[in-house]
Amino acid sequence: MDGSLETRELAHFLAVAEDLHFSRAAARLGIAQPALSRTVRRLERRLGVTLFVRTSRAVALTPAGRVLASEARRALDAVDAAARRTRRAGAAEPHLVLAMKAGGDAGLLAAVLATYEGDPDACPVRVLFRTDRVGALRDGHADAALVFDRLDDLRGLDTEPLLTEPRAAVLPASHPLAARDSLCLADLRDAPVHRPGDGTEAASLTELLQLVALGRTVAVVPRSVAAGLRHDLVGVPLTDAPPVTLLLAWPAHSTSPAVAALARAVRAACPGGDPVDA
Amino acid sequence: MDGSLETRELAHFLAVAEDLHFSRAAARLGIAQPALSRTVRRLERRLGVTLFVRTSRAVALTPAGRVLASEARRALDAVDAAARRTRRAGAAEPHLVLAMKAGGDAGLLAAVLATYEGDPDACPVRVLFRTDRVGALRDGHADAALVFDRLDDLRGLDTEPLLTEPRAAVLPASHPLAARDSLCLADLRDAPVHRPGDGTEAASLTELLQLVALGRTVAVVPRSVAAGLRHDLVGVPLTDAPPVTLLLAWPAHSTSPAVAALARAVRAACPGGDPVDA
DNA sequence: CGGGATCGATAACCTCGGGGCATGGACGGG
DNA sequence: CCCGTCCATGCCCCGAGGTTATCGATCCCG
Repeated sequence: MDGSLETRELAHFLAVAEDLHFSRAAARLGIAQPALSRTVRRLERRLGVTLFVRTSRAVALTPAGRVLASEARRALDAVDAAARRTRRAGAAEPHLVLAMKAGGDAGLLAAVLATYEGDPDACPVRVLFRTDRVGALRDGHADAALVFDRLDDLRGLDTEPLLTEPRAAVLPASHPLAARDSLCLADLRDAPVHRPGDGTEAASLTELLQLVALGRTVAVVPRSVAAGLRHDLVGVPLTDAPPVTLLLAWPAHSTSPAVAALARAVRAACPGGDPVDA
Repeated sequence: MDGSLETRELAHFLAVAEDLHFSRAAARLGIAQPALSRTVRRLERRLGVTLFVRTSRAVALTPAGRVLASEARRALDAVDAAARRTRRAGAAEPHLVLAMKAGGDAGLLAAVLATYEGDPDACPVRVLFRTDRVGALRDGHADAALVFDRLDDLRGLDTEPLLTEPRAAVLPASHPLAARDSLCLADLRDAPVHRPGDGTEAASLTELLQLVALGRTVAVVPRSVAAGLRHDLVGVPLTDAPPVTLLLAWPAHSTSPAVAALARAVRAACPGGDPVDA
C-alpha cells in the first residue's frame, strides 16, 4: 500500500508478462532468475494482487496481470518519453523531431516547413522516417508526426489537417485493370489488395511498390502517392474508397511552443483544413 | 545513457519543480534536503541536462526542466493509474468506477446502468462524485466518466455520446430577466456569468445554485440541469449558446471489457448519439 | 516406475546507492 | 559586518537489488 511502483519493477514485470518465462525474461534483462522472481513477488505483495499463476511447468497472467501489462506499457512509454523529450529540450541545439513515412507528405511538407521557419517559436526540424509514427509520439522519439486518419490510430493525439484526398489503386502496367480510367473496390475483389494498416504493413513505399511490380499485391494508397510512379506501375483512381486526410499530429498533452508553431504553419500553409467550430 | 528514470526520481524532481525550493520540497516529501539535492543532481547527470538554475537565493526551472515537469506529471499519473487499475482488477470483487458530477447525468444514468447490467461483461459499478473527472481517468481513480464536450478537455479520451442538449441560464426568481421566455448571451452581458470550466468551477451543483440564489452569479448550464430547480430559481432557455453533448468517456487505451460493455450500453440506451462514419 | 531435465522458489551473502546528520560556502539583508 | 537562509558536500548506515547454490515440483522418456 505504500509508495508508488518503481519503473524497474514495471519493466521487470513486463518482461515476464511478455514471454511468460522467468528464466528467459531474466536473461533478456541481463539479471539472474531469482532476482526477477523476487521483484515480481514483491510487486504482487505491494499491489495486494496476484499477477501470475505459476506452475513449475507454465506461467500465465491473471486478469489483473493483463491489466497491469497493458497499463505498464503505457506508463513506461510515458517515462521514456519524459527522458527523451527532456534530453531533446536540453540539447546544445534543441530541435523538433517530425516522424513520417517517406513519401507520406503529399508534397506539402516543404511548403509547411518554409512557413514554419518564419515563426519566432520555430526551431530546427529533424525528420524521422518511421512506420510506427504514433508509437514514436507516445515514447518521445518524435514530437510531431504526419499521419492519416482512418489508417492510423489517432486517439490521444491532437491533429491539424493538411489535405483530404481520395485514394487510388496502384497496379502493374501489365495488369488487365490498368487501362481503366477509374475503379471501384469491387473491381479489386479478387486481387490480393494491400491496404496500409492491415498488418502486412510495408516498411516503405518502395517496398510496397516493389511488391506491386512483382504482381504479388495491389496497393490502395492516397492519390498523391499514386502520382509519379515508376514507369512499370499505374495509378487508377478509386471511386468508392472513402477519402483519407493527411494530418499533422502531436501528443494531446504537448506544451511545446515549437510544436504549436508547426501546427500554426500547417494551418497557414494548408487551406484544406476544416475550420474548427467556434 | 543508461537505464530508465525511476519514478521516485521523477516524483522528487517534481516536488522541487513545484515549489522551487529544495528544503520545503524535501520536507513535503518527508526526507532531508541533502538527499533531495543529490537525487536531483543525479537526475541531471543521467539526462545530461540542467534542470534548475540554482543560486543560493532562488531556484528556477530551465526550459528543459519545464519540459520534464510536464512530462513527469503525465508519467507519474500513468504509473499511479497502473497501480490503481491493477488493484481494482484484482480486488476480491472487481468493479468499475464511474466518475461524474452530481446531477451531471441528465437523468440518463439509471437507464444506462439498467441496460449495462444485462451485458455478460458487466461488473458492479461504483459511482465517484468528483469535479476533475478527466484527471480521475488519467490517474486511474476512475475507469469511465460522464463529461461534457466543449466544457471538458477530451483529448486522450474515447467517448460515446449520450445526449446533445441546448443550454439554459439559471437566475434568481427575482431577477428582471427571469420572466423572459428565452434569452441570448448578449442579455447576460452585464451579469456576472458563471460558466462551467472557467476556473471558478463550483464544487457541486448545489454550491453553484447557492451562489445564484444569493445573486452573486448567473449560471449557464445544460438544459437538463435547469429542470427541477428550487422554487427561488428560474431556468430560462438560451437561444444562442451552442449546445453541449453529454458523453461517456474513458481512456483511449483502455482494454477493459467492462468499460467496452458500458459503452455498448450507452449506445443501446441513448439513440441520441451520432453514428460514427463507416 | 524411476531418472533426468526443466523451471520457479528459497536461502545466504554481498554490494551499492539512497537517506540521515553535520557542516561548508555563497549570497542578501539589516 | 555579521547573521540568516539555502543549497552543496562529506561521511556513515541500512536496505533494496543482485549473485550463486540449492531445493522441490512437474513432465518426459526409457
